[in-house]
Amino acid sequence: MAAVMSDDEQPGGHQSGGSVASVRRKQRGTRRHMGAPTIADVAREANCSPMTVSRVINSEGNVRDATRDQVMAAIAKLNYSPNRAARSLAGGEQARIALLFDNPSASYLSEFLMGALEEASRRDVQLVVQSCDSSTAAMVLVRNLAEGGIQGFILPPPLCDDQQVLDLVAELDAIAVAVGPGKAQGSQGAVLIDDFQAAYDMTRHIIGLGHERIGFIIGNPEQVAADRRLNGYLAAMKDAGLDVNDNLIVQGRFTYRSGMDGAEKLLSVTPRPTAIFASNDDMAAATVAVAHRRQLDVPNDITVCGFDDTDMASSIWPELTTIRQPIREMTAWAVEAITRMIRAKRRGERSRPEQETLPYTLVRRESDAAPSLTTRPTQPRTGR
Amino acid sequence: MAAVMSDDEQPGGHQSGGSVASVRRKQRGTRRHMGAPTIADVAREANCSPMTVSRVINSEGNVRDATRDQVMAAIAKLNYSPNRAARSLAGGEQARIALLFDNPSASYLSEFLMGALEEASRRDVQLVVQSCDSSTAAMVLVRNLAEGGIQGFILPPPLCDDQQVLDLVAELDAIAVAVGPGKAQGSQGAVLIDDFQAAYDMTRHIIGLGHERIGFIIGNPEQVAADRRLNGYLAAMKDAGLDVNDNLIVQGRFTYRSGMDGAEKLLSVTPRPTAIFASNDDMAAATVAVAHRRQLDVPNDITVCGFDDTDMASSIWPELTTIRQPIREMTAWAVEAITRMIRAKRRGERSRPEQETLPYTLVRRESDAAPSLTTRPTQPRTGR
DNA sequence: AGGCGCAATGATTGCGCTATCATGAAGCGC
DNA sequence: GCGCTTCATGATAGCGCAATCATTGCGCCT
Repeated sequence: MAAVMSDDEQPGGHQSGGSVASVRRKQRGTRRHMGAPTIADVAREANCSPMTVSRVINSEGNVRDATRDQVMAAIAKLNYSPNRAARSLAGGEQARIALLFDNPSASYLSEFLMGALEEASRRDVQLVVQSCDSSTAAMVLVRNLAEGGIQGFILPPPLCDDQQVLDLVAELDAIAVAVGPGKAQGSQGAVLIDDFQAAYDMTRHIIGLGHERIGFIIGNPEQVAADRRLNGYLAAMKDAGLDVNDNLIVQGRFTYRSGMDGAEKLLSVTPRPTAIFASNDDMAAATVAVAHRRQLDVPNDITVCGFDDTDMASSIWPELTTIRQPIREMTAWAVEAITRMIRAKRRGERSRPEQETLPYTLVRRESDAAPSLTTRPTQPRTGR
Repeated sequence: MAAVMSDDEQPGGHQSGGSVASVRRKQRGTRRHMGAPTIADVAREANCSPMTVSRVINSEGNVRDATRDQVMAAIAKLNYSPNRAARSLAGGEQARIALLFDNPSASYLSEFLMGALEEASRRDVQLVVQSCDSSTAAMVLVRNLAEGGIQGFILPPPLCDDQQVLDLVAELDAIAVAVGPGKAQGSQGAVLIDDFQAAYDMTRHIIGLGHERIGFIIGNPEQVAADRRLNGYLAAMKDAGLDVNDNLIVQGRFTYRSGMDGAEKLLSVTPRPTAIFASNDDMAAATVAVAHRRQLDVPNDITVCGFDDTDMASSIWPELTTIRQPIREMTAWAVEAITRMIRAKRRGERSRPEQETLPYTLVRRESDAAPSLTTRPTQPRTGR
């Protein structure tokens, strides 16, 4: 280390003085403020060239994992963040991408935005956030934006399941990345979780608690993910050898209000289900509310589980057992991927779209429990 | 003219090839797009050095009128406009500010970020967004960031009410702007809404509906804003000539859970309050839940109002009547103010901190109504 | 073994602009 | 007229980063 330092100690060189941050740019001599850490500082810290750091930052390929990690560590240590001005100066142009949303669940949205905005600012891409309330509105918007120089679109559900929109984006020679689509289309980028498996796992979890009559509230039929969750539920029920009672499956639309309606229906069924699995947290929260209104304790009288782990899940009481989608990471990934694709495209490369499946986790909180004896099926459970 | 051209025609110089714009950068060889005209183009056209052009652009002194006119003409002719990125790069201008947050409410945050990021990109300042989960973590972060060259901090609640953090920022010779602090400290910038007046207005609104027994749930005592809201409530009650019953004021902590506890207490008071005003939306939502559990209809049996207009307010049912804080505008203002202050400081000016109060609005939704006859005070209301 | 091909990394250059200093040309008092 | 200060201008050197190309090292094929 010391050797390295003394090696480039000649004045007039490109280096700074010491290895400690506070000594940085000790006497840069000629010019200006000793300000933020630069890419060179990171490079020194990570023991590589600035160019390699740049590659890491821009998530280009051809960097060994070990190197990448070192660089990442250095970045974290120095609290480095790239200088926007220099970047757009050197790079030619700033990437501009739009984030369209048409999503009823506000809490989902906020997570979503967080991930995107944070990553966007980190990567110095310009993010245009636009809400649009219908598929046709989306069409107009996409066209306008693309003509206004937007090179890529990030599409959350349900937009990402809208073939029309997708086609239009492709036609306009822009790039689309879907976040959490029901199904990865071949033609565009996508980040998703395995909705089927997650719903399967959650259902197994509930079954494992001892429940047999498990209600399910389906999500918005326009979103393919809703189907997959339903299928996961069905498969788990089937695998456990449990009856799937059609009365215990009701349609919702991912909104709180629709969750209330669904829960009302489910809780009116006799015998009452001992657990309800809602396709998202908003509906689960609504279910808790309805249960409470009916003087049912959650989880002692009824187990309620959600999906998504939006912040509503942990801001109500009891806090929801739910599936945590790493929404933030997903959006961040989307931003990263889309900028990478835009850059690649600018360089004339023809990269086919990237896709990624991120891991979910089942977050166990306070809204689930074994069924109470009184509400238990008359016939004692036998299986597993 | 020709002489000038040939003068700097040696290779390795700084110049480009021809004098005509279309020939610009004829064979700069190595790099990139022939884009907009540069300062060098203007200089050539105006027959002077780039430096002089720069001076004209920045309206510095010491340029002869004749020269200035020539440059102006050249600028007009070429339709030149300076490149912002290059400018801030060279000028070392770029202000760097950090946005720390430690806020449980994701919806608040996304609004917050949106405002900040948008304004930051508009003003070409660099924003570093950092989450920190405790006051001590904040201390470390602030120190690191400041040493990393961050000149200013934007602090949302509750960080902005943390005197330790504030002191540290001051000590590190950085600038802090608080967004929505309870109270503007003399020593730093701040944007806020008039919490007192807003709570006052909301209380008046409820009173105007015909309520007299109005419960109040106080917020987190660590946030000064909580006090001011309480005071607004008290003042409005007093001005309306209504009794303030101590039983109808309970302590909360801005969390859903604390809202439930508060609501339980309030709804156990006899005679029961006909309205509850919670200091934020989370607690209001909890109040709605508790009311429902007690078979009380909102708003017909009881009015519930919140504060903040976070997205929980509109994602539960019934949607909450609440006070909307213009969070986005507030953050945008914060970014603007902080850059102004940083610039001033860089020039050695000692401007005292700026403060601004932005207007809030009372958003009326579905959780308020006139008190029903059965729960009305026995004695008919008389006053206004 | 020799050489080919490719992946990983480094060196160099320049994006467009301004800070800094150098230079030349006036002005000015004695 | 000589040194001196002013003003007007130019030359030079980066700002922090990424494009480009050069170099290194490594596996693999013949």
